[in-house]
Amino acid sequence: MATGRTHRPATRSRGIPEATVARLPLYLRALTALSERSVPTVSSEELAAAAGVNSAKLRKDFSYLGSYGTRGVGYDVEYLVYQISRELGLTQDWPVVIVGIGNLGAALANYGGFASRGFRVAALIDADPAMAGKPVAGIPVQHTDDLEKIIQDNGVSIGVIATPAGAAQQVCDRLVAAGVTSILNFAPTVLSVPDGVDVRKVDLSIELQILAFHEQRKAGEEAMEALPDGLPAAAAAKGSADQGPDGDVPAVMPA
Amino acid sequence: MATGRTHRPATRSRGIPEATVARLPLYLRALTALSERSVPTVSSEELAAAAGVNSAKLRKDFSYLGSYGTRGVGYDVEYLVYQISRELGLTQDWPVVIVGIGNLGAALANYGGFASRGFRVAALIDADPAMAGKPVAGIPVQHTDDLEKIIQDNGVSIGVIATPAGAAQQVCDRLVAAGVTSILNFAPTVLSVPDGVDVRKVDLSIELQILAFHEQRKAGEEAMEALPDGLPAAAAAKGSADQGPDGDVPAVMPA
DNA sequence: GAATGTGAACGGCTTCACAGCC
DNA sequence: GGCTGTGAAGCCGTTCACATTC
Repeated sequence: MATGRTHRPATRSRGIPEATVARLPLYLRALTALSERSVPTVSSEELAAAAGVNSAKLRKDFSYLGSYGTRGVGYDVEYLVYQISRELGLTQDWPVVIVGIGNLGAALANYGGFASRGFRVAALIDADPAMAGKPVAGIPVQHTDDLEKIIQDNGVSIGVIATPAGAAQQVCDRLVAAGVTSILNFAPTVLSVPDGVDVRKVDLSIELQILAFHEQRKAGEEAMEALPDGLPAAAAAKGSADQGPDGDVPAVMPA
Repeated sequence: MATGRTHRPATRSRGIPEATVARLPLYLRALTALSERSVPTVSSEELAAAAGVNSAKLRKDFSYLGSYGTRGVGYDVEYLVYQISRELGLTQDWPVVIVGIGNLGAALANYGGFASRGFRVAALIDADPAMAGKPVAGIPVQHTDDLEKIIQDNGVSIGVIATPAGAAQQVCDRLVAAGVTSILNFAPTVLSVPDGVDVRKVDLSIELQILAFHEQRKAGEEAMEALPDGLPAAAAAKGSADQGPDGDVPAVMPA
């Protein structure tokens, strides 16, 4: 298979479902912990528990990567760590810029998990001239004016936007124009980007609102339990909630 | 899933899909912006564009809430704002505690969008005695020892965990024991909670890893385009990426 | 015997397309 | 004519259950 007709035959067997991709980092984290404890192999059952998913899902996920397990035994921890890292593209170094060094931007710059897995904070950028030159997390903040040069000089393809909502789209446009093709957006706005650019968003207030919805629903149920009538649904009914032992996935939005 | 009885007959017509719930805050934000500009009505097309989804999805979503639109006209902005707010439980006040006042916790405490919609930071809690009493975002930090009392005195049902990974589960257990039933987790760990407790997680490094995966895939495609052979798939092929004009949803995990 | 890998069934969400209403 | 509301179709992801392999 060579030609690029209908889809992408691509390098390997290709076509890992997005939902699976979103769980790979979870598996990787659990595997890394096992690796540090020098555990040689895990069963799908054990690993699934550690990652907070069910074992059938995990096995299905891994089956998209290939047959990396041994029947009757389980998975080799080190080998899987390597395979998943490779699949996620973490065997290479990804320079990242953070734009908007307010409270959040500074927190992100200081975030250890950042550097840990193939990501490197290549630059911090802020629009406030007073910030310029000041070191945050040991990295001097640079002014927005130099954004394009910074992106190009460092070969940055992943940008993090931590600016106020009002500035986000403009920053996004400049990042994209300068060559960034993946954006992690913390600003509470919908970003428009051309085809081929991925945007993922992290939105605190949306998360809280979703929790509030469920919280309200729970309160409603308790109120119903207080009403004693026909069928008793009380007590055990409390559980339900919603979920599914998964670890779903946020968004990838296009233009 | 659904653990309870068959389902919940519940207060109203009930049964709003989780995917829809996750988008309501998006619609609400877009509507609020329109409201501030005193726009009286919107069509599904316009609102969908502002929220970054497609109009069919938006109409379907709204149909779960009821028939709030007018055919041939559109939706009344103010009315929709109210209905969605009510549905999300934002017409009431939700006291929230933030545990772990490091860089991230402080950023969250300072985050304006927090207070804006029905959420109120009732308390900041940290394990470091040196932090106790210090004001962050105008709120004095309290020590972890008093966690239970703080939760109960303030009637808190939503907790935000911004501690290091190692402390998260322990904090979570204490929050839950004290009566918290919704948790927003920023620590990079899988939390175990009893049935009836909702957990949503925000994980920076997972988001980056997902972006890296797609980024790598793009690089692979470019390499293939470089190989000139039979059928030209180059140029326009760049687009594709993945997505769907949505705004998907993170996770809700159970025990 | 033990645990993986996977076809098949299932369920939920999205998209389509159009009937119904202003 | 314009736009909402929604059945029906299609797609994707999850779960089941078992054949396969060690």
